[in-house]
Amino acid sequence: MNAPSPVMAQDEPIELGSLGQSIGFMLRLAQTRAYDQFFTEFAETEVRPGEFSVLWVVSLNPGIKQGPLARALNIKPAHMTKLVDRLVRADQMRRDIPAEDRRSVRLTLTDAGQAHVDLHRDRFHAVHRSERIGLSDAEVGQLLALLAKLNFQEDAPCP
Amino acid sequence: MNAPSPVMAQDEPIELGSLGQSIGFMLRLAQTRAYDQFFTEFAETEVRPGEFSVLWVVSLNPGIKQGPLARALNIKPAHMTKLVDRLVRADQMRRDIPAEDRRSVRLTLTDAGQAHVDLHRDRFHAVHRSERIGLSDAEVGQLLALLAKLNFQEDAPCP
DNA sequence: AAGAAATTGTTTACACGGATACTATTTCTG
DNA sequence: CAGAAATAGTATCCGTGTAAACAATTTCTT
Repeated sequence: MNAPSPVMAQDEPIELGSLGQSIGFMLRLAQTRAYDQFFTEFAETEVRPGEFSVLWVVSLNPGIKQGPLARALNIKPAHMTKLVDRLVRADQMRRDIPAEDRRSVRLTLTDAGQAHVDLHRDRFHAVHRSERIGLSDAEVGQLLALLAKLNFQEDAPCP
Repeated sequence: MNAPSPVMAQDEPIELGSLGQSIGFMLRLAQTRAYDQFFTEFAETEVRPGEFSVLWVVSLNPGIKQGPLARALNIKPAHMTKLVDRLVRADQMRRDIPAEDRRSVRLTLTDAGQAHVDLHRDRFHAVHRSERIGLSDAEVGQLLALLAKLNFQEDAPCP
């Protein structure tokens, strides 16, 4: 079986072939949709998803090092440097170079940064809720479990 | 319940708070992982996911118009123009302006373009398979169904 | 202890993709 | 039918994110 799967009401139907069963492709569609929901919710503000998630995680892990933060959020180090630069310039976080290892950088929120997180916490949770629209609680749980299964498996064999 | 959820073996555990239950965040992680798998599989080639999926869909829908193609793949029209430009310059596809509506553009693969798709078909399917590693067939089905449920719901109320 | 190797983060140079405004064509309205 | 509105695609400019090379520091090896 596996009947041909056209897509999208409106327009004449379009054949996607195996692309319609591709997890990667379906993830991309869902993810850009989630981004749109973020921007809708934060429309009046200047807040961007990357920046806010950095502030969020630093708020929960004060003094975290830049490397682990980058890995947790799946942001490349080079980009993390720029994000942190911007947030430091905006007086929302501080870089501290610890004496115990002077290569590394430890991050902490300023009072203004923490206030910013507090100010937008509700909006942030509203985004999370709107991402779930159309799914039952059980389905949300299933989806999160499946995504976690994909995300937290070791796929890099060490040679 | 809902115990604090740290993340990622290696490093000391990092607290993500509600971000760990965010569908958008988990989708982003999963999606970048899928991209990595694509680039691993297509390592020796110059093939990019966006380009290839365009060729793929045009191959299955010869004469498709640029707009519907862009909507099906969730690519913005401005970007689609650039993608198509590049593929036309590489002699992989043709633009035809139909007499019936001279605003629109109909796309077809050249022989070289079709040969390119044929050449990489197996690799493309290998990517789809490797995206599923760690999931049972039943779980793959569940995940695809849940993603489809998210992707194909109308969320734009018409005023 | 001295030099090699690994780790941590930054710099630079560039690719990808989006927003906006514009052009050309078609369709709608009076 | 003439002008207004809608539609299809394109050009320009900009923000985001990456790769590769680099600099600083620490750790490993002899």
